[in-house]
Amino acid sequence: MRTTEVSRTTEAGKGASTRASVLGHGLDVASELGLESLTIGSLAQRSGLSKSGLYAHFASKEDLQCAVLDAGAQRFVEEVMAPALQEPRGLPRIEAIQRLWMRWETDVLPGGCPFVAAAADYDDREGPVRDRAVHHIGRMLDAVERAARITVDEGHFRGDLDVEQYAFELWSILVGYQQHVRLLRRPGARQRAQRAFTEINARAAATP
Amino acid sequence: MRTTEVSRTTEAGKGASTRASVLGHGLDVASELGLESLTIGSLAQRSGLSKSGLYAHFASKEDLQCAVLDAGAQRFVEEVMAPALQEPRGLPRIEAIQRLWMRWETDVLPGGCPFVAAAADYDDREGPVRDRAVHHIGRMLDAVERAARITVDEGHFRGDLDVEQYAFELWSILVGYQQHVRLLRRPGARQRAQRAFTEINARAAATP
DNA sequence: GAAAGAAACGAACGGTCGTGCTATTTTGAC
DNA sequence: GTCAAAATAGCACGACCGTTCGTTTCTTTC
Repeated sequence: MRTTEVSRTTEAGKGASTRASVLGHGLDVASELGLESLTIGSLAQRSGLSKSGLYAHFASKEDLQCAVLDAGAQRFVEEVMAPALQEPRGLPRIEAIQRLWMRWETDVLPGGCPFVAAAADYDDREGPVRDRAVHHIGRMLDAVERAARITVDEGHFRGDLDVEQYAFELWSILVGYQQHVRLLRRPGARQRAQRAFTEINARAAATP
Repeated sequence: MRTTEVSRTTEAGKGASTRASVLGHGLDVASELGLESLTIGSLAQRSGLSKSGLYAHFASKEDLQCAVLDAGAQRFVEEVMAPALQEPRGLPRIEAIQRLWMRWETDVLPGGCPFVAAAADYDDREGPVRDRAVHHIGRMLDAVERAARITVDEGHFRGDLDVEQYAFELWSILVGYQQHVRLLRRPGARQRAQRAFTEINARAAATP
């Protein structure tokens, strides 16, 4: 306890860094194939570890799945919410969220938003993985509501806007967008989503 | 070849009916857990058959999955599109589609729309199952576009409406609705979706 | 460099997966 | 009732699943 305990850069020694690397690869797999298709063996191979070597970092597969979801939520904050908070309060920030979130669904992870994938997989499965997914998606919606409320305060959105309804519609457009671009591969998907955003923003706008 | 070949009622004798029963149960599983979690063994148990007895009806698991998707599409037509076509052309029919489709997502199959589940599972998987899902979802969107075009013709929607955009937004609301009610279990989900429909209908409406 | 602790490996387990093969039962036409 | 054909069961296979355990290799600290 007397030791200077130098270089506590992030968390600990070797273990934490490989764990982070495993979670990174796990996030890729979860976004491509879904959390349910994330297998220990294939993830170990992808991470350059043995099955047991990887497994030592997690208490169970469920634990691994939850950890991957947490890593996804953290990544979402880094890629979408944190940059959006750099924008000015109000409409610019809302538009940044929409722009960055669309990018998140297509360009950040190789298989799109892992929460959208988890949503379909776990809507009829009970357990901690489902609870974690619900929690994180709820936080995302909360963040949208907060941003919408700020936009009301700034006078860009009208005062009687139902921010929950606005968040519902924004999220719906994003999920629809992901399906159009990833599954259906419709060429105009991006413009469609952009136009839908423009329209819900116009409908929410203050009419001075 | 001289035989009269009587009583070709639907397809054949016993086999076709058990095959249909298997597909019915398969549709339940696909809607609850997704097509990827549909296993031969569990489906056989659920259908009261042995694994091999069930398997004799299908060439491969992929074939089974495609057949389940086809059964789902047929069921969708029966539950949503066919009843909607009974309604008068134009806005009443559009509203019927919206109403029946919401019911489809929650009340018809035990786990919601199997195509929404498949959409997430197969957006990064190649193969015939994916192609089949894309095809059926495309047909659903086509049906919406057709109904919207009729509504334009009837004078209920404005003449310059982008029916593809309208279909995109309608589908997005439905997917968002399914997530809100099945995964997030938000109490007001139904009202949220209903309100969103009212708003895209109002925006599409002719302004006399 | 030695000792202690953390990290990764290799092999094995019971189980289930999809898929063949052969036998047995059930069905339907005469 | 007979008999061929159709439908189903039984069994076995190789592969992979999540998980455990004992051993080995690497890091870290003195």
